[in-house]
Amino acid sequence: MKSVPHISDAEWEVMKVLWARAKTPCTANEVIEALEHQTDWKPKTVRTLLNRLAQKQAISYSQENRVYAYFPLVSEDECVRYETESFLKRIYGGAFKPMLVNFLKEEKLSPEEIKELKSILDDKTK
Amino acid sequence: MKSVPHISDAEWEVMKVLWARAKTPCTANEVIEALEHQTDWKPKTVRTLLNRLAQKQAISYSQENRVYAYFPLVSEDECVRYETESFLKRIYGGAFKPMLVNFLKEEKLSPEEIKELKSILDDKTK
DNA sequence: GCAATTGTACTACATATGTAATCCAAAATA
DNA sequence: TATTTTGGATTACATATGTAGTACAATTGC
Repeated sequence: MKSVPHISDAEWEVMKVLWARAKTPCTANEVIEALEHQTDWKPKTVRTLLNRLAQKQAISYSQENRVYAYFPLVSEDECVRYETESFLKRIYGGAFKPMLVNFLKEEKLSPEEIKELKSILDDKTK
Repeated sequence: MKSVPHISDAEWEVMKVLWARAKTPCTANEVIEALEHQTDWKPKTVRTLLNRLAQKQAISYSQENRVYAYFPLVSEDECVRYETESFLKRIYGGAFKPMLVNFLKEEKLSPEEIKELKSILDDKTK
C-alpha cells in the first residue's frame, strides 16, 4: 500500500503531462515542450521538477539510449483523492457536505450541469 | 480590493480560532489555549504563527494594557473562496463540475444529505 | 525594592519550493 | 579528430513553512 507523496504546485503541472500520456513515457524534452505553452519555465526548471518527483518516488524513468523516459508511479486518481482530502480537512474540517453546499451556492452552473448532478444524486438513492 | 494572503496549513489553524471569535479579539494566550487541544504546538510556535499572520496582514492586533489582542483582517469566507479556487485550479484545472462529479461518485452521503443537495440544486433551476 | 514571571521581539534552523545555473561526459557535427 | 551541442548530475539561492529557543523589558509577588 504505497502512500502518495506530497506533490507541490509546480510539480503537479509536470505530473499532469505525464499522466496525460501514461502509456508512453515521456523524455524530459517532451515534458519541457509540453509545458512551454502553459508556463514560462526554463528547461532546467522542468528538469529539476522531474528530479524532485523522481526522488519522492512519484515518478520513475527507464533509460532509452542514454535519454530518460519518465512515467508516473502514482495514479492521478490517487493523487487527486489525497489532495482533495487534505484540502477538505484543512479548509472545511474534513466535512464533505458543507463544502458541497458552499460550492453549489456559489457556483454558476448551467441547467445541463445541474441536471447531470441531479441524476448522479438520483443514482445514489437507489 | 484587498487580496487575501496565502495562509499556510499551520497558520490556518490559528485563523480558525480567530474567526471563531471575530467579535472579541483574542490574546495570544487564548489562542494558544484554544489550540492545545487540537495540536501539540509549543506556545512559542503559536506566537510565531501569529506574528507571521500579522506580517502578511491576515490579522492585526490592538494593544490592551501591554497584551496584544489579535483579530482577523480577512474574512473566513474570502479565504475559503481563495483557497478553494487555488485548489480547483491546481487539481481540476479550474473546472468545478468535474470535481463535483468525482466527489459525488466517491462519497457516501446519507439520504438526508442527498435530499438537501437536491433541493439546493432545485433552487438553482428557478 | 528585588526576584520571579510573563508577554513580546528577535533569532534559529531544517526542509520544501520556485526557479534556475554550472559542470561534465557522451553524441553529433564539422 | 577537434569542437560544439546536449542531456543528466550537481549546485545555488531566496522565500516559505514547521517548529521552536533566547533575550529583554515590564509586571507581579515577596
